[in-house]
Amino acid sequence: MLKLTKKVEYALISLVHLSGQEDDICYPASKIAKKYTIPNEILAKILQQLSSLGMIKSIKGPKGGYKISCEINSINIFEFIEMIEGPIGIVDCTISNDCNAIHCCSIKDPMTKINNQIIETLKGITLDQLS
Amino acid sequence: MLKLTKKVEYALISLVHLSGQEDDICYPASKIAKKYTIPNEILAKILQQLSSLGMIKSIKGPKGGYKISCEINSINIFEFIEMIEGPIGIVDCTISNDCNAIHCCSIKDPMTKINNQIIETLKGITLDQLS
DNA sequence: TTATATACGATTAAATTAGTCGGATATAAT
DNA sequence: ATTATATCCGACTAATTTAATCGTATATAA
Repeated sequence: MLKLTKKVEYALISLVHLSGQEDDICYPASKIAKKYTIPNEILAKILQQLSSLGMIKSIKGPKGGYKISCEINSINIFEFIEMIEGPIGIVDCTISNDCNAIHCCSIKDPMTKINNQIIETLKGITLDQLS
Repeated sequence: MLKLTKKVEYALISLVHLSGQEDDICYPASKIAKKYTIPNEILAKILQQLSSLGMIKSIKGPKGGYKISCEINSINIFEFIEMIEGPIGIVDCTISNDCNAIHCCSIKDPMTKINNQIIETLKGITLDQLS
């Protein structure tokens, strides 16, 4: 109920961690995983995704790892979540139209408003505010 | 991801529906279920719960059903959701303490703040605003 | 007595989320 | 060259949460 996924949590923790490192240091996924008790393979995949989104840069091979490659003060949590998990909607009909009560639903509009308010809240927080 | 349950949706739809009825009319679960294409047995249980919470009143037997028995303008959605589904938390650590990164988590405080902001949003909307 | 309705526990099914496995590629160090 | 470390990536399995169903009991109006 109204919960973020572990994927988003792990991604945020990693970004905050990487953004706190010196410019030239690169940090392997395994070390982040160990530090925050996150399963290795899961975190590896998440960092790959962040890398393909251009938020972090990957360096292969020994002494490789990841380093931050974006301005985390210019990205808000709403954008971030939607990049990683897709559209946010407290009810389905804010995202798609396949609801079997859609022709008679009495609460669609107010629900949409609430959803928008939550989105505005999330838009108001940039990633650098998480550290 | 950040979704309400069907249970909450169905409950809200039902409450709004019942609050729109004449004072003396009582409305059976089956009719609400049919009108909004909600599975009968599921809705029945939800209405039983609302009844035991004192929000609606049940009348048994033929010509029985439910009628509203609370002031929906004095109940906000936050209260309502927590009555039905328990505590709201976008991350586990806002609710319980069993997180294996709790000793080192870098984002606990900001996450708690976001959670509180969402809760404030929900507190700002009373049930009568849903119709 | 019958039909309609709520009450309620137990179970099953479906969907979502979380985590694992296996193997490929790149590259620095030896 | 070989080895060790690391990213990369798809397929799969497990766990959890959510949704729905089943069966039976009880109340009551007609």
